Amino acid sequence: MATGRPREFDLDERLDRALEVFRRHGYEGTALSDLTEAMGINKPSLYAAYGNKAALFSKALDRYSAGPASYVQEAMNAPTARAAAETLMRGSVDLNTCEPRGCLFVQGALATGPQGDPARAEVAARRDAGQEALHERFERALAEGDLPAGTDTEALARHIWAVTYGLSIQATGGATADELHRTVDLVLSAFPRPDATP
Amino acid sequence: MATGRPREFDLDERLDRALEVFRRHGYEGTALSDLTEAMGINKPSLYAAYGNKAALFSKALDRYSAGPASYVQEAMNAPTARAAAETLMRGSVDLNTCEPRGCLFVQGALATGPQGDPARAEVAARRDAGQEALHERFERALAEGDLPAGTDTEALARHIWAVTYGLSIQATGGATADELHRTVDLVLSAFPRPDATP
DNA sequence: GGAGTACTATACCGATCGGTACTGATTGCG
DNA sequence: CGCAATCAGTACCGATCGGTATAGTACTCC
Repeated sequence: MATGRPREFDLDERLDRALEVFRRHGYEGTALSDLTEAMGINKPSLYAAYGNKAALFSKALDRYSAGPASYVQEAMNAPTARAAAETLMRGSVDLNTCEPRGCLFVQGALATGPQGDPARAEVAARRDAGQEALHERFERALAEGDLPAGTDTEALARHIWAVTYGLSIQATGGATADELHRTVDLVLSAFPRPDATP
Repeated sequence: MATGRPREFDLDERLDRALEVFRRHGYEGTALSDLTEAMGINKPSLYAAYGNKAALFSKALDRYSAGPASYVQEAMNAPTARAAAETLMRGSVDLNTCEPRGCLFVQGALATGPQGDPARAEVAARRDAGQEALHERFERALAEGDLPAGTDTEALARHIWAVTYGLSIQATGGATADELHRTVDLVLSAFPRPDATP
């Protein structure tokens, strides 16, 4: 089995460029020609290297999770429930108030036509996974006494994520990092505190 | 000036059908053929009656504001800041957990390609207007002693709207009304209470 | 009832969509 | 050096996009 001519570009580096385009215009708003232009490769190279548009989007989501959005995983490993919530929200603000603005998990494919369905399903599944991960993190905190007994951890996780999504939407609308951090301050000031006496 | 043959359909009733399609698939995800099929009219009739796709979307936004999303205005007229926040969030949950799910102001056109730019700008402007309206409502509440002195009303308005947006996104992902209302409970339990003593 | 108007419906417009053959150059391996 | 495989580039595919011209029909007014 001969090896043949090697690829002349770096897969991940070009994937980063695709990621930026997807973040700016969403899955449906991005044309193949936008991608090939930004990535500096031709369509056949794109198909050979990544599959098709949907597969490229999926790979971009992976890269996004591991790179710009790695604060999500970081949050799950934070020492306290409060720190997890703060890491998540601050990370979202910092990420989404720089160009390209907006969270790929939210605006990548929120409502689509039929041909955007796979992309939409995929981002929805990833949002669900994030919700579940935070829920479990809060459940652990509850068991550790890091959250007051009786806390509705599912509703709390949903709240934190709802704020995180909402902040990213506001960021795309032009809100500044300072404005959004003040909102995070407000949310954190109301975050349930562990029971004083065990 | 002769009147000519009258229109055979009701403008607003067909606009409601267009609104439903836009809510399901967003501006870019909706094709003209989807619209004409759902509305039961032909393309030339659509153009004569509403202008073009962007104008139809704009009219659908108006109708959405005045109809399904009228709870937003209702919230601004609520007697207290807390009631305003509750009306907004509960209204969002109730609206977005029924088919078609999702808020048109959010998922109608969040990230788009070039030809979706006008629609995107329009929903962004309407979100901004909502933010400003709630901010002013909270400012009034502050002046009336309905919110504690020193409250960051802008951050509070941003928080409530962020939650509202986030809830609509979670609703499109399949969250139930009950789950989301529990989240609203949580947010309301942390809502600032008026100073006990004036 | 005739004139004029605005309707409906079909067919069509150029442009662009996602995706693919085809071509010729370039590389690694035997 | 020759073989085989993959590369980059162009041209092209059918389908669909938003939008419109054309044609035929149903209505109101005088």
